[in-house]
Amino acid sequence: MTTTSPQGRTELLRPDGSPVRVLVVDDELSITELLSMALRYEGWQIRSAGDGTGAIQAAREFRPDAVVLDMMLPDMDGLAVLGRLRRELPDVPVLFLTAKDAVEDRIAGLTAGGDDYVTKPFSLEEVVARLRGLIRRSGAADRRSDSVLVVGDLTLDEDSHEVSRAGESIHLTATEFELLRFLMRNPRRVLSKAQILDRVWSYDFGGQANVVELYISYLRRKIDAGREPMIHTRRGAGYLIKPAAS
Amino acid sequence: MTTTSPQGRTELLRPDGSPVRVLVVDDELSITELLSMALRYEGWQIRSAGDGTGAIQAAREFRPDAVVLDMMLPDMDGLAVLGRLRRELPDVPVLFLTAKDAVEDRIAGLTAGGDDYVTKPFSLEEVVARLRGLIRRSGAADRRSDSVLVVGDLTLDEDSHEVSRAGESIHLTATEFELLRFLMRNPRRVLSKAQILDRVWSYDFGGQANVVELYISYLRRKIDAGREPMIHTRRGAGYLIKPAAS
DNA sequence: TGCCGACCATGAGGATCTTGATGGCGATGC
DNA sequence: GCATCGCCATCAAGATCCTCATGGTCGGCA
Repeated sequence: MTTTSPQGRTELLRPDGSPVRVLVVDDELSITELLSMALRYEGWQIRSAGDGTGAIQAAREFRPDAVVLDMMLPDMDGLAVLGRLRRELPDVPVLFLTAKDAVEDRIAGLTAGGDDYVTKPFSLEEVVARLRGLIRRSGAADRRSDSVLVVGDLTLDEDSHEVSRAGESIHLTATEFELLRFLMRNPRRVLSKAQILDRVWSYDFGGQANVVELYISYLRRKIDAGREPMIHTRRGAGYLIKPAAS
Repeated sequence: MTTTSPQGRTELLRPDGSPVRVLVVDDELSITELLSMALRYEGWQIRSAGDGTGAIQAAREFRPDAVVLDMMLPDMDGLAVLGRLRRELPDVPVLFLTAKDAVEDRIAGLTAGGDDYVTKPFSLEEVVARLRGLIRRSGAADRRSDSVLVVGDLTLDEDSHEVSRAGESIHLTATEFELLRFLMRNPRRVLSKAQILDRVWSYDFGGQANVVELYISYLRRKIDAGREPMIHTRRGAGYLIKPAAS
């Protein structure tokens, strides 16, 4: 089932109408705080834990619909935590967090069961999108919530990463795709550059703030080229996307 | 829920009809005074605190629906205050105050949870508008309170920053937009140049008083051009906006 | 008629946005 | 390994837009 949240965004709900529950496990407080904040904003109910022991306990009590699990925990090996989580929650999808360098090979195979992973440092849009995908596919949320965003004659498929305008397929790079997804999930609303930076770029991004402007210009080139523009600048405020018609 | 106050303005209320509660945290007394006055005028209930410790305590007792938080406090780091606030009030939106130069980089992640920020020196209209947005989106106030102001055939959308008269879209600059918003939030009421200056321009504005006249003339050119005028001068008193019909 | 307040034209200066050019980095294929 | 390619971020220049001060004109009112 989908509904419209106070934020005016489409959110996932369980079949019985109650909010989706997500357990976040990481030993860095700043990470759990950041994720909790962002995921709560999606309308989900969040519980967090700082180590493996806490995670198992929280899983037992909280019965989450999905788990975000850092593979590097102080007290237990990530795989051990996973095993015991699985005993508690056999069918719950897990989104793994791993350090970029700390190898992807140990993850290999883990995602076979329909799980997924992202590497640190991640962007919030990425984590949210993957979690939505996991929850949708796990059946914890109603299937009718589909993965296609539509604004005017512009469509974006979060599953296949396909974008098209007026039927014409458009190829986007990864960053362009995430930026467009964020815009399209907040149509007709002005988004400040700070907001965009916080959601689309990874949390440790230290670069120039004008990357946002740059990628907006890339998007315009691909999406608005020679057409009625859909991406608009609000000087001193931010950017927004809306159907070309109005 | 929205209702109309004795002043003839539309104000936010909680679902149970009681006034919205806002906690203001800043160590400069002049700022908390200024904000408290302006926010009380919105019909909100205000509590203020001068440091982090006081903020936490006030949060516990006062249970606000939103918090205005200066990032520079004498006793605690802004982020530390934020963390402890979140523990007390997990879902309450926060509006951060930051120094203009004190960088946008420490803002990283702060707007991720649907929070927002303004830089000092701010204008009261801006703070009020952002707070209204935060409260509306957080769901603390009734859903029906939407973001569109209407006076006669003139409409202004606070989310998309769109303005139109008689269906025709009008492009305004940031300052023009804030001025019109202030006028439209006080229809049929004479607003003195001093009031307008205090509200729409930032509190440390030192320029000539005739900026107000100037921007009124800009607005007239865009809004009243070739139409029945909606913006009227009351000589020696100020300006007011009202539907063209009456 | 003279005064004062309101309105408007102009332009300087600054802030913001856009775009092209450039180089690093990782992924891919040989 | 090595070369190549695409993606991403930085830099810098240019264009545009916004803000505000100056000074002039207009109109109402005593």
